[in-house]
Amino acid sequence: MEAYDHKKIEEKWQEQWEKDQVYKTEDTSSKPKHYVLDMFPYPSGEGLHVGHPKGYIASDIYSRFKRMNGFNVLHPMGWDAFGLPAENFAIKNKVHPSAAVKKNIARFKEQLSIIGFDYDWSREINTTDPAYYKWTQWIFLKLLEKGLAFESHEPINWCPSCQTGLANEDLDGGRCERCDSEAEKKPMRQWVLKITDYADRLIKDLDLLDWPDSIKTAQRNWIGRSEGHEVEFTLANSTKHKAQSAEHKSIKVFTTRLDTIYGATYLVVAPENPFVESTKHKAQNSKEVQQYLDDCKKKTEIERTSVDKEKTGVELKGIKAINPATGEEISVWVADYVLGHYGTGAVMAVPAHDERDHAFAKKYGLPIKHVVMPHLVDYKVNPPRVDKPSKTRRNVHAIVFDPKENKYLILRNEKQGWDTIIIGGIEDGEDPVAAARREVEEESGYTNLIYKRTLGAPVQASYFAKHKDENRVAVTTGVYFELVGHKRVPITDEIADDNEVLWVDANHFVPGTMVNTEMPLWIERMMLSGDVAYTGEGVLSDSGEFSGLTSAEGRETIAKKIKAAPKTTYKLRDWVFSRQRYWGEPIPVIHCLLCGVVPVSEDDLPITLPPVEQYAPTGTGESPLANIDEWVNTVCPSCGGAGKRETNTMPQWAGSSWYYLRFMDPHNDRQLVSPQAEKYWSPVDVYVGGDHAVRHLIYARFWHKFLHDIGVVSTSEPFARLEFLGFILAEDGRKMAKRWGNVINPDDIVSTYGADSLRLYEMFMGPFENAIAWQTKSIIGVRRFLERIWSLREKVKNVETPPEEERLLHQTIKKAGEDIAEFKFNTAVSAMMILVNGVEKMGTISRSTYMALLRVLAPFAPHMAEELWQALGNTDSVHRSSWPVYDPAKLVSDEHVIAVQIDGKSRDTFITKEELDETSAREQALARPKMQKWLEGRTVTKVIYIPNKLINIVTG
RNA sequence: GCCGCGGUGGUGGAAUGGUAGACACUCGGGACUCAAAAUCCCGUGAUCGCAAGAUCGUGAGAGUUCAAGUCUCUCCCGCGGCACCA
Repeated sequence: MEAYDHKKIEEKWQEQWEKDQVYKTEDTSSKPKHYVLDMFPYPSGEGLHVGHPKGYIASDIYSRFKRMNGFNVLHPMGWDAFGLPAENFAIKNKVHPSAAVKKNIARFKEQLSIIGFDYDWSREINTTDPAYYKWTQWIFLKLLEKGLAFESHEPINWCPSCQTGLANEDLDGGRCERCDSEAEKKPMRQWVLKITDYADRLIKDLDLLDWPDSIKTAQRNWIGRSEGHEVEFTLANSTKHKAQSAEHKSIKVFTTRLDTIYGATYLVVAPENPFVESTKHKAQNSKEVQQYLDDCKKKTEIERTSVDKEKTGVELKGIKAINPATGEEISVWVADYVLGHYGTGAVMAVPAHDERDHAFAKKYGLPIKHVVMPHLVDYKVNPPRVDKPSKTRRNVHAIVFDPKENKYLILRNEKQGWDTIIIGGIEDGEDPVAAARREVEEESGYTNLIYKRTLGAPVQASYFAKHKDENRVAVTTGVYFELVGHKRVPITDEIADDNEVLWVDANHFVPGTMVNTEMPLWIERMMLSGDVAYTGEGVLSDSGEFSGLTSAEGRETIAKKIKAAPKTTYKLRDWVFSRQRYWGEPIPVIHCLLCGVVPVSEDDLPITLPPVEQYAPTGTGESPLANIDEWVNTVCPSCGGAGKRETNTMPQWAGSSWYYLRFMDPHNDRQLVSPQAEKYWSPVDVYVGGDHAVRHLIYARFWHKFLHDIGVVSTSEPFARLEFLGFILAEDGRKMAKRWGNVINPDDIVSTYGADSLRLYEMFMGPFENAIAWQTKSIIGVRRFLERIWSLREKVKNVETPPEEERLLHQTIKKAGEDIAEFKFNTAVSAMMILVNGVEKMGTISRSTYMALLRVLAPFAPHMAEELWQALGNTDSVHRSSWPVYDPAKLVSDEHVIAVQIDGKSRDTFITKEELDETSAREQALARPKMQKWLEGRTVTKVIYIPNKLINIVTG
């Protein structure tokens, strides 16, 4: 027999398949459709490394599997080629971007073709093709028409190295994601898309999607929805001034914690807030304020927003606001820890319950007022009982420490069976510290105490006080004393009878040992040197009529009283959509002195990118296109006068935000996609790729929803299911990259081991979503597997399939099919290996088993499967054959191995041919010779029998 | 800090609450060979044992269960996302 020559058969079949158009997708079909899409590549100058095809191999296997199961499959490929990477590559290599892109695409296509994918290349698209970007521009015109694209002069992120504005999504920790330069804030004219209008739908519709949780969570985080209230703080004495229209009379803040408003002791306004500009001259310290504003401007965004940086700010002296809940006058500050672009650009500061406000208040000596108590419920030791009355008490807890002995004072109550620190009630008008002293003296007799500190604000605890047979809601203050002398006064007999006075180590204070519910909190507070903000929810205190309510109740009722409107805020920013660069889709608008911004007529699309000599960025904040007078100067479509073209271009992410639609109808020159094609193919059933967890997947969802709103698409979401892949790492565990010198080229692997081995190896490496390091030496495993299948051809016999072989086959068909559907390719491959190992052991394989095996193998190793398939005499392609069907009745063996356990530990097994009931299984198990030893001196108390699987004998 | 996902042999990994380590790689031994490669066969979690076998074992600790890698809680570690977002 001929040896397995992968080169020969792979080239042969790739050619043949193309000739026979095996993978041509039908535009219309009576079959159900299935749209399988890869995140199309950005053809870089470096070519593909072995990591790139991983997703393509998976989608290829999946699409072939679907085709064999009777679906009309759309599995296309194309190129995303506009944008910075291609342009920077072109500048560096001194070639025109269009030439570079052309060359890179050719290289990518060649590299992909030798892997043997089932793409229908007649549907290939390229985002830089005018016939394609005509429709990208068309979508922009529609966005403009609907008011979702607009010009803005707000400061944006500017990359000084790439010399262009960037969207928030293009930053990574305040740095340009492409070149790692620190981004600056630069005010400039730019085009912005109102993605924030879709924020709510972008979050809500995530629920409709079969996507990994991690990606959904990443998107939710990015959109950052939070529900709260807007509250207006009127300025004190603002009515005294003659009303000027430009003058602010109030400051609006956004808060998610309206329940803490009684603790709002000052306001903070962001430096960018227009309020500051209009009010700063009225501050008594206006010079100082101006100085602060100037200082802020000098800070970079990274400096300003780093969490661990000390907060700075300045008071607007003489300006006071009124807390609408308390009616009190509070001071107003300008500080850059408040962000100008989030919420209303101003906050009510609640230093007792917000860490940032707390740090700021500490630094500037501002008042701290506690208005939310932690609420502890004793669920474990003495849980509140629904059938008992409840009493509210004001308590004090005294923690007494003896520094000489390093011990703490506790009381042990034998009768109740508990240990406690000293507890007592606070009498009306009594100071907690005095109350604590009194209680220590009464209950233990110790009098020589020095007061060290109070352990934070009071806390509320609910528990059942069994000695009083009632529930307690105790509001308790913790007081910490140190013992300075062992002098004791007599205590009453009654108290002495109940409690034993003990000194214990700190390790006695672990949860559970002490009866006090508050104990863990006291320990935590003792360990902290200073006080900290309590940011959790709880029970309101010191909040007028609202005291005693829970945080949630408080928010609701306070909102009603002070008329605070509910408000939802998002972290998501609008999409900065213009780039001051050459290599992108021209934004199709014309600026006219008379008419302003005028959209280009749809009939004039595409506005093609003019060929230029100089495409390097100008650095002036203008695109290089601005220098091409003959392109820029045009006629205003509205008035017929002189007009200038918009010279900014679209970002890299524009073309990829809708490309999946174009594959449905790639050559349509009248429509972006025909309604029929869209209806038939939408949505993408499975989308395969990695990386772009947020950016591309949010932009595309946004555009899709917009296109849905204007009736272009019929579905509300573009990608029904997302299979997110883990990248293949280099052998050294790092990312595969040219600069690390650890890149493995797929061409080399295909040449040495064959495309089928490469495909199989990448799928066998591990779970699809795992990032796993490449190991060239491990490919040998799958290569051997393929060679075994190759050799099996000699063992094919025209016989009836033996039952054992049949069982193995049907198990394999079932397992492989289910696993492909779930993208568990590694276990699908191992199922085939198990079958091959099995039939090898038996020595022969029936013709029908072999044919079925080849059909299961076909999606994974299409070339070898085809070669062997046709060698068996089949004349049509294996890829047009159907997926084999398994018979559930043939999955189970007529022999069962029953595991025998004693007390849950496996001790023996036995084989049975018949279905055993519990009694006979028990008989057989107990009759095993090994069992005698295990059962000696024990009595069987219970037997658990899982039919045909396991028997567990439980002994007493 | 918050959110999400993980932690199983030397390695990649497998395991509807039911005999942990499938399937591979590596390594060791053997066959074939003048020899090597390739291929084939046997072995390969740890400890003890000549062996039969026994004990331990899925990051740590507790819990639920006849039975836990799998479920619950606490903690440790790793990865990813977000992060002065009020």
